[in-house]
Amino acid sequence: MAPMTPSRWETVPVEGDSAPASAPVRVRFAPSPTGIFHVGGARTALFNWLFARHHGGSMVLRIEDTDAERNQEQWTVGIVDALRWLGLDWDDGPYHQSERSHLYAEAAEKLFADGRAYYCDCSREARDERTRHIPTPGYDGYCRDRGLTPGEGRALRFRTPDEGSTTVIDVIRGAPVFEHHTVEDFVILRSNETPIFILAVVVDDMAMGITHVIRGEEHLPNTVKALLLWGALGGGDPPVFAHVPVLVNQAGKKLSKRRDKVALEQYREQGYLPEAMRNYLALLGWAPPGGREVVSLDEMVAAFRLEDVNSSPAFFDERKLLHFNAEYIRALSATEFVGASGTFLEHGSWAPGDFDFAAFDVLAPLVQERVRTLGEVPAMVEFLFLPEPRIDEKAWDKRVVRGPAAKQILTAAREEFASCAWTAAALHQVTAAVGERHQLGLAKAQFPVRVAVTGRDVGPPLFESLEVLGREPTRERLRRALERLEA
RNA sequence: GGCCCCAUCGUCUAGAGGCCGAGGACACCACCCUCUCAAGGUGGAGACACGGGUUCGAAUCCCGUUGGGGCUGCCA
Repeated sequence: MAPMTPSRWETVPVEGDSAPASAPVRVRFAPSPTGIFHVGGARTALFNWLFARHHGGSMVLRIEDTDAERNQEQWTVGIVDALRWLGLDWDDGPYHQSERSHLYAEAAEKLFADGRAYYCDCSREARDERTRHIPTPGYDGYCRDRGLTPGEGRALRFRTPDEGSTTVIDVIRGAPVFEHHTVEDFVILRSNETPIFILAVVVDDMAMGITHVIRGEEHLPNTVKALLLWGALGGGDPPVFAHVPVLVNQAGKKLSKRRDKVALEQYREQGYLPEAMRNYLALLGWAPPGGREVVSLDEMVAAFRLEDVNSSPAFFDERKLLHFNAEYIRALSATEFVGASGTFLEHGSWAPGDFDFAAFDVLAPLVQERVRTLGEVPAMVEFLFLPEPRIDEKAWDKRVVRGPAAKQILTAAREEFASCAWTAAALHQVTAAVGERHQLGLAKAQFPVRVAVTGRDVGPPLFESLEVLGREPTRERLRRALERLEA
């Protein structure tokens, strides 16, 4: 079958052995709780969600925890938390495959009874030994006709056809064909009687009426096995597949929990906004029409089409994410920004009781347009709440020790600041005047004051900062800076 | 090794045979604005992997090559 064209997809019932297009869309997000929830999983969840919402369909959340040894409850909690954080809800579930064992056992029994599966007691070593010199590796079918019955140390294998081929109908990839002779007799039940995920997935997708399977590209080779099982179990029309491209690191390798920074939780803790993450994730393999990249959830839902998803791997670029985050932070209302900063302010370097909400409130809008993550907020305002500013030695050396007329400016500013009006405008004017006396523009003249008072040479606008800090604290810091200069 | 997938600026992408001497975004560079830093504005550099076909015409279709990736578990 030829790849589906968009027009056919939109208007004509899907033909052949695929689910009828008239059936309401029903997708599932089926993560495995074997570790931290990462950006790749989040992107898959997003695409499922967008597709379901676009078509007014439903999404099932299914936890694929058939491997008891690798699954932990904490990871499931992490998945659910992360989805909620991203604002992705589901209509059904979460189901746990670990609680549905009887369904898989039933299916396995049927396959065995029908002669479609057989028990095998080959060890990995024995099988490797036999197949070492065979060009096409995989299980060699040694136990196919040994007539083994269930028992200790015996796994159940599905007997794959020797002839023919299976075509996977994939909205993103067209119609890859897999020759059956290249598909080994794969295990569907472990010797401890628990199912392998391929069996569980097929049984569940069937039982849950899944119409579209949207998952990572790494599952494409498994799909032929799933389709074979689907047929053997008499499942009728299989779902339509969409294998989304993998997310890769700088080296072009699939994102790995071990070597790459992929934990959603980590981004959250650094002060990334869920809206920014969601928007950025949507752009990995998909692009909204019209060339606009910063788009609302509603716009994404309206525009999302599975067949527009790219087929090539996408690099997860943290720098672009950072840019999106900054945009989303700036788009917050002042109140929202203050609220969102809350938890990050709790981890400031100041003493717990020294935080002044009113002071932060005044400076917040100026900080808002200067940070790229909420995690950067505390460092921008800590000078307000610390008894003494934390001095950045590099800035001190460059702008005070070696800065032009620094000592004179600090001295004069301290004097002028004693009596001038304590408003940003007045401080601005006074500082400019002091600079002029030394043939310095305000850009240069403000540096010694900025470093003396805030400890750094970058930060929110200086005069607003001084106004909030107050006259005496400011003058005291200027005095200490002069002292420090002498020392 | 085998099977499968993929291939447009450094990165994410637009691109459905003529609208493409390839557009946007991030990053980068320069200038402007500016109390620092950001933001914003203007400009710049930067890509159709290669080779064959098909066609009046190919980034777009076909084949091959090369390169990259995924899978190849009694993991998912």
